[in-house]
This record gives sequence, C-alpha cells and structure tokens, in this order.
Amino acid sequence: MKKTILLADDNTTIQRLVTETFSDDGDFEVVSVGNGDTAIRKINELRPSIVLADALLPGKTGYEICEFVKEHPVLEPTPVFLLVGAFDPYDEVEAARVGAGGQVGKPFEPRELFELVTGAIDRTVPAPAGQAAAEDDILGLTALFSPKQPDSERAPLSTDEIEAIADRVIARLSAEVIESVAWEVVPDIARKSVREEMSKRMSIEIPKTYDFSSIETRWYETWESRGYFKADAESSRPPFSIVIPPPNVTGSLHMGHLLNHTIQDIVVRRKRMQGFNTLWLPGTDHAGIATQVVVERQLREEGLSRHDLGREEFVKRVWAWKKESGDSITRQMRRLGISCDWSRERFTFDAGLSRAVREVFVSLYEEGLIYRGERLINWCPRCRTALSDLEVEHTSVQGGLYRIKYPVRGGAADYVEVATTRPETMLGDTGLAVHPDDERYAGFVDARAELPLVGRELRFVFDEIVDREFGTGVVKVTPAHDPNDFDIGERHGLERIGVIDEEGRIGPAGGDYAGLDRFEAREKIVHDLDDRGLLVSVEDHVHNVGHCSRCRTVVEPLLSTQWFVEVAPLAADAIRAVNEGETRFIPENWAKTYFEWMNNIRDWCISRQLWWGHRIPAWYCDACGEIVVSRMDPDSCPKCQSKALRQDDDVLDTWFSSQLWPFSTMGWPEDTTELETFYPTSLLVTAYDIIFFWVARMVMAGKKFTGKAPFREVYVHGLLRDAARQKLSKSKGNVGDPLLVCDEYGTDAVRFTLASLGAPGSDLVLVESQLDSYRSFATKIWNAARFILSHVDETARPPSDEAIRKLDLSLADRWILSRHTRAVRSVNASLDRYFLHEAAKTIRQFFWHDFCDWYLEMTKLHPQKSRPVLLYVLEGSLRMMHPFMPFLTEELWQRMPHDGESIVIAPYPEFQESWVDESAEAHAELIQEIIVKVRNIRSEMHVAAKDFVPLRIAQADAEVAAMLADNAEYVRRLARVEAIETVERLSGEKAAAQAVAGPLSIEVPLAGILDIETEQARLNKEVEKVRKEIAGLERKLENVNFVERAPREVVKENRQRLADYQAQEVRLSQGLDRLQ
RNA sequence: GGGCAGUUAGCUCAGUUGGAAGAGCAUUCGGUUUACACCCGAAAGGUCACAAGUUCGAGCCUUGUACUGCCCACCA
Repeated sequence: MKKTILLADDNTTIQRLVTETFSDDGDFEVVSVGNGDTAIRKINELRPSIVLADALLPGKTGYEICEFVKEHPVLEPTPVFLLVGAFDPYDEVEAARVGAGGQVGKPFEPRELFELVTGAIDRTVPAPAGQAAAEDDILGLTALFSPKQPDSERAPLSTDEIEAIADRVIARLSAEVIESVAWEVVPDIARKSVREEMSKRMSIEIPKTYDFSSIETRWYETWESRGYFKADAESSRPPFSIVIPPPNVTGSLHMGHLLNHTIQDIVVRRKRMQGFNTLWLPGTDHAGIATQVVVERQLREEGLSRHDLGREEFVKRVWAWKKESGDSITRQMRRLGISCDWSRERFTFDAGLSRAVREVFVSLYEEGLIYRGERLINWCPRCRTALSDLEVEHTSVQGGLYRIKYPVRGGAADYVEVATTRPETMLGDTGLAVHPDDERYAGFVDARAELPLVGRELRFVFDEIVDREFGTGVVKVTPAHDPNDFDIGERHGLERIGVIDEEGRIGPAGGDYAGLDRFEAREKIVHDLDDRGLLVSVEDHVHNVGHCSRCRTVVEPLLSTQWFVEVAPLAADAIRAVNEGETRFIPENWAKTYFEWMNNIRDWCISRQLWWGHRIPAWYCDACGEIVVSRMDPDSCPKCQSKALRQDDDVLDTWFSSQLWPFSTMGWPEDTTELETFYPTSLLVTAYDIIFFWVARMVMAGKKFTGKAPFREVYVHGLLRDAARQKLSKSKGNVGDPLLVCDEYGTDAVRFTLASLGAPGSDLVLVESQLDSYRSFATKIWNAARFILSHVDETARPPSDEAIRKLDLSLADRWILSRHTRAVRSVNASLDRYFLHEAAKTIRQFFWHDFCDWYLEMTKLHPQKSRPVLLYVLEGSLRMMHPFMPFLTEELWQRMPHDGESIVIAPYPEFQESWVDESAEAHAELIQEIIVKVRNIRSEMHVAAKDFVPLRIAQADAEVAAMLADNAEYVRRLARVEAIETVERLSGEKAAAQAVAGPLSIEVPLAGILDIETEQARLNKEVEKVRKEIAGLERKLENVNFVERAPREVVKENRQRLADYQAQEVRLSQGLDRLQ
C-alpha cells in the first residue's frame, strides 16, 4: 500500500514538482490540494502519512493545519511536514515560531520547537547567482515536521523517512523551482519591507522571550520537596546561617523586600553550593501597631471600631488577617525563589518566641532594668497608645508663632510677652521661664504672672536652657505637655497639669475649653486672646512636629505611666561588640551611625496600649497594690495571697520581641542544638532604616542574654527608590507588586537587576530600562544555551576537566577557558566582599560578550570540534550564575549533560590557575583587534555585508605570522575577509584602507570603493588621537621627577606605550601620505 | 544644631593599595551573519561640582566652598 503525501499548496509549479519527485516511487502517492479548508478536509479524509504545506503564518495553511490537528488529537500523530515558502527562510522560521510557540500549533512543544527551527535553518540553500531577486538572497526551503511518532495503524513514517522525503523535495525544488517559482512569491516587494510587514503582523504573537513563567513555577516545588534548603543542626559541615528580617504581616511584600531577599538568597545559594551547612531561617513579624492599624482600617470600612468588637474578638480578627497575610507573604517568597528552610519558619507571636519574650521581660525586671513609671511619653491620639521615640517621625510643618501677653504683678513691667507655637497648651502652664543672665527679666525674680483665660498664678523660674535670642526670651512652661518643659518643671518644682487627654481633646482641667479637640481649642484660644487684646502677633513659623510613624497623626507629649527599659547598661556591651569586631558592619561607615545612636541612647518605652501583641507579664493586686512580674501566670498575690489579681492590659512594643529573633527562633531559652550549631549567625542583611529599631537592639539583647553578638557581619543595603527618587511606600502608591514585576520581566531578570543596581549601602533606583536590559540577558542565556544544546546528543556526558585537557584545543578554546576561569575568580572575589553589583557585571560581560559575541561566533567554524568546550564553559557558567538566576540556570542545566541531581546542590565554580593562558589571551585579542579594525573600515567605507574584502597584514614577526596563519579562518569569517596575505610591508597602493592592530599594520584594498576623503578623515582622526597620547607621554617622560621617583615598572610601562604610539603614528602617517 | 552620604556621559550608576576615565540604557550609522531583532557590527558623547593643597602623578588623599539627599536632636 502506498503511503500518502498530502501537498497543500496552491502553487501549481510546486504541485507539479513535488508530484514528479515521487512519481516513480512505488511507496508514495502525492495528493495535491489547494490551501485552506480543502487541505484540512483532506487530512481528515485521507489520513496522510505526511502533509506538505506552506507557511505557518497566521491565515496560511500550515498554521491552520496546526490548529486543526491540535483540536483533533486523534490526528495528532500524523506527521506534519511543512514546506515553507521559497523566499525568506528567516521569516518562515519566525512564522513557524508563531505557529509552534504554543499559541496555535500545539503539536510542537516549546522544546521541540527549537529543534525544529534549527532543523529548518539547516535546510536552507543559497540561491544560485543570477536567479535571486537580489544577489544575496537565499532560497529558503525549510522543512518542519512533527517529532511525534505516528501511530501504527496509519502507515507510519520514521524520522529518517520523513527526513528523506524532505531531502528529496528540497533537492528537486532546489534544482528546478528557482526559475519558475522562487521569486514569484514575492515578486517586486523589497525584501526589507516584507520583513517589516511580517514583524509588524507578528509582533503581538511572537513570544517576546523564552517562556520564563512556566520554568519559574516548576522548579521551586521540586527544590523544596527534595529538602535542598533544609539545614542540619547535627551536621559537622561548616555552618552558614542567616535569619531573615521577618516581614510584617501587614499585607504582602514589596520591591524592597525583594531586594533584601535577593541579596540574602544570592549569598545563601552560593554558600550552599560551596558545601556549607546552610541555614536560612524564614518567618514573619506580628508587627503590633502596624498590623493593628491595618485591621482597624478594614473594620472602619465596615463601620466598626475595635471597641465595637471587644478585645478578644478583635484579636481573633487580627489572627485571621495574619493567616491571610502570612500565607500570601510566604507564597510570594517561594515564587521569588528564595531558598530558606521552611521547616523552621517562625512567627514572633509563636509560643516558643513568646516564651523567650517573657523570659527576657522578667529577667530584666528582676535586674531592675525594666521599670514602670510616670514620664512624659509620645502619645498617638488616634492609635491611643504610647510610642517610643523611634516611632515618632519629625517633619517640618508650616505653623504659627503666637505672641501672647501674660499680665504680671510685682515685676519690672505690667506684662511679659511669651512666644509659643502651641497656644492651646497654655491651659496647662504652671510657670514662666527666662534665662538667668537675661537682664531684661532680672526684675522679675519675685514677680507673679497671671495665666490669661485661666487666671492661675505663675511664678518665674530661671533656667539656662532658655534661648535669649528666640522670641521674647520668655518661655511658658507646660510640664505636662512638652518634654523640654517637663525638664524645666522637674528642676524647679513646677506643678504638672495635664490638659489634653488620650484622645487629643482638652480634658477637665481645661475649664471652658474641656471637650474641644486640641486643634479646635487652639483656634478658640487664639480667638479669645485676641478678643481680650492679649494676642500680640501671629507669625508664620516652620517647625518640626512629631507624627505617628504608622498613622501620621500629630503625636501628643503626654504624662503617662508606662513600662520602660533602661538601655544604657545594655548599650555598653553592644558598643563594645562592634568596636572589638565581634560584629562587623558592611559597609563600615554604618558603624558610625550605630555608635552615634548607641552613645546617646535613652530609655525605651516598651508598653503599648494596643491589643495585638505580647501582653505584659505584670499583675496588679487589687488588695494590697503589689505588682507581680512573673514567668508563670500567678494565682494569687505573693504578698497578701489575694486572688484579686489583674493582668496589665498593655502589650509590648513589637521590637521587644523582634530584638530576640536571632536566638528566640532557634529555641532560646532552651539550650538547643540549633543554637549550638547556628548561633551566632553568620550574616544579617537589612536596610539601613532599621539599624536603630532592630539591629542595635538585637546586638544588645544578644549580648545580654546569650553573651554573644547575634551575627558576625551586618550587610546594610540601601532603600529602593522610584525614578523620582522617592522612597517606595504604600501611601505613595509607588510600590510595584513584585509578583507583577516578575510576571512581566521574569523573576530571574528581576533578581539579577536588583543585584546589579549599585554598591552596598547606597540607595538604589529601579528603572525600567535596567529591567529590560537584564530580561534581554536572560533571553540571551537561554538562546545561547539553546544553540549549544541543539547539537548535543542527550546521552552525552558532561565534559570533565581531564577530557578537555586531552583535546587538541584551538586558540579560541584556550582563550575562552582562560577568560572563563578568570571570570570565576573575579565573581568569587566580588561575592566574598558582598559586591554583588560587581559580580553581576562580570557575569554579564563574560557571558554575553566574551562567550556569546566572540567565542560562540568563533566556534561556528568548527561546531563539532568545539562542542566539549562549549558545554564545559556553559555548564560552569550556569553554576556561576545560579545564585543570581536560579530558575533559568536550573532549567538549562537539567537539559544539558550534567552530574548530580540539581544545580542547587552542585558545586560553585572555583578559579583554576591551570586554565589561565596568557599567550592564548594575547593572541586571541590580537585576532579580535584585527577583526574590529577591518570591521571599522568596512563600516566607514560602507562595504556591503555580503562583500568579502582582501586583507594584507604586515610587520608580523615569525611567531605572530605563524599564529595568524593558523587562525586566519577566524578573521576571514568574522570580518568577512576573502583572503589574508601576510606581507613584508604594505603595498602602498592608494586605494587601500589602513589601520593599526597592536604591533601590526593592516590594509584593506578597496579599489573602487575607498572614498579618499573619508579615509583621510578617518586616518587623521586616528593620528590625532595617537599624537595626543604621544604628547602626554612625552611630557611625562621628560619630567625628571617622574622618571626618578615613580616606580620603575610604571616608567617602563609608559616608555613602552610611548614607543608603541610612535610606531603607530609613523605607520598611520605613511598611510596618509599615500593618499596625497 | 549635630552627624552621615552624594555630586563622574543625555539618564541610572560603577570606578580599593593614587599610575591609560567605564558599563547599561538612550542617541547616530550599518546589518537577514545556519542561537538570539530582547540580536549583530560600528560611532558619537566627560573641565570626574568648584577651589586650594599634598604628590613625579589626583575621579581617588587633605582642607575649604557650593549644591542635593538622608538620619539624629527638647529652640518654645
């Protein structure tokens, strides 16, 4: 029985030729049909063994066949052999990509597609001279076929048979179709415009890049399930540990987190590959006030307040939110590929961590370092809680400076003027202060002032803190509402009268003004003063006002009883830890910031009037007033045995638990093997904005409770800013959702971009063009690998060092091996110093420019021979890049010959001196320089790309001449040179372009092309450049001081350079003369 | 008020023992080159903020000035 070949092409010439091709063959029968629906109907009818059809362009038959077959799986095994157009293989390949790239031509898996496309290109035949529409046109007869094996019932064709058919068709068409068919397809359209038209039409459908989304979702699960990220506390391998700065469970991650996590992941992945017992401990922070604010905001949208729910219900609600937010965060982290040990995930509110908190609180209390007392604290009237100094953000605000008359009795005048920015606080004034040396007020020692509107008698106090220059030199003193006044009051025994309550309203002590909001009261008081003629003036005044860092409400200094930590004794040890190098800041200048703060540290207010947080473990006895602070919940008062104990309602500042993170997460206060193995941690990676909040306090707590600083190094990175240099923040709405960014650019590209942004410590600006650039890089890697792997047999073994050494290596091979190991050395050195940007740059430079642009092109001369080195370098590069781009590298590594089960646990490359080959580098670079120079000439002289030019090289010594002879092919191919002639001296012919490459002179005879003026201009420019260098070097070398005092090598080097330039000048000038 | 950064190409930034000013993006020109048009080849673009000093030699070290940014701080 004959096998059916279905030809779907309405070009009658092609129909005839294909039919003729098989007419004598007893095995095959060709059925020709037109394009379109007929073809599809025939497939169904005839069940052909093979289908020949034209282009895969949308709307064309091949495309539609693909679609049809996709929708009718029963037909899928039918080999689809696509005979694509005879005019432009390039476009056809693009078209095939559309068809097979997953959009329509489903029979082709993406991986297969690449093989197909490559196969297609292999079958391209050049058009015979004189036949082509343009001389350099190529007749593209490309054959694509489904790699799927046909089923047995349908006269199956083997791959070999399919190829044989393809070959026969192509051979026949090549021989005969040219005249009649080839160029009629696109008769008069300029090739370029065809291409433009094609790309326009396809721009939406061509996959813009390799399909990172499918790759990136696939690998993480594998890695995690295989336990690659798990640390082993029992292991004797050298440990490397990091605890993650736990993100707040306030929502989801933003780009800043991604930066932080990327840095850590790069470090951790490399350490893991280097064989360390690596622990990266993940987790989240309950973030007391921040989270509470978020949930309260949600409640408000439902028209509720937390008080409507009550404490228990509210906390339940927060837990629900925590679950949602925490889940979303860990999902995001996984998507970002970060390699932490999820089996050790912690939350600052976990039982274990809460126990640590309690232990720390109680022991500090017992030591007297935690105390309860009435102090002036920062109060947020909206959150209705105390805040620590760090949680108050001071911002400049345009306000007023009010001058108010205070009537005086018994003084040198009837009144004094007082300047204030906060007139409403006058209700709580209990004194007036002046500088003791201020002569203007010397006569007021025994005077008494009357507080306007209130009538209270105020005495004058004399205090050096008063600035005589400011305002009138008289300060109203409100000890209950101003930190400064509080101190003055303390020193002079003034009464404290609180007039503002916890909601920011005037309290009962405020008389007529009671119940008013503090800002309404201000207006009313100013108005009333004005009515009474006591308001002297109001000036614009810019001053700093504290705002709640969470809700931006103006903070009110209030007198309040709170819990405090006396920090100074803890700070001393923490300062010493950094001073003595137990912990090192990277970059070091952040240590200064740390010291600055530590040295001026003040007591830390740790109690918060919130519901979400660790409850303070203190109980008050109603019977005897005893305060019980205890590790265990007490049943009764230890003093009076009363059962009437009430636990303190307040919770702890969230940082109180965060400061314990490095050891509380490892089981402290128990003595665990985790602590033994992984504590102190190796490294902390964090942004500089939480040095005070977190880093400093961790060092204090670590020293205090474990005797050790909690990390050996602190890598401080900058904040991510947007193009307008603004800090990314949710309220500004400029935080990109990392997942969306990753969806657009690919996680690997985003990570690489973040790593490459800038030197440690400085702020980083993320701009789109950089993301674009690194997405291109990812694509580049993908394509290079695809190219290299397309020729590799799946059973190939990864080339070993020894195997490579035994090969007869070409110059290009030796060169790239040398460059490769140097890149490895450089990347390792950079990473050792945490210079990720430097490492990223080296990687990009090496892989893209050395490996792809030069080496890959050079190997196209001898693809077979170069294969082992290509594989070797590619494999090494993938391992080198893996910490930066985990997904892409794993995917490619798995597709190529490799040893081991995953690149995640493959060894990180190390420098190998033996691959360094100075002479190969020098020679290859000389070859490259020649190529570049020839290309320059071609470009300047507008030599068409298709034209090959002759090249003459002079001044080569024996060694170089031999090297050139051995490697002439590289120059011929890469510079499009037809023949290289090594000569004694240049011909001197006028129509030859000249150039200098290293020690060599070269000329490119371009009779009929060379434009004398352009050539002159070009040479003149070069001569000028060279002369400039010469002048500079001569000046330098004529300087006796330089020659005498500079190191000998430097002088020698300069002399050499001068000589080189002089020689060049001579040669270039000769070239110029010739043109005269 | 104190402290810390920064100022290098149009933009974003590198530039570590002081010894030949760099990258990416953007721009211009050329290009179907059996991986990649997210590509290839080439070009143009700089008074390294300013001034003085140290040095044979300064983007780099010292001092000062200007501007920008950040942090801390109780000027009402």
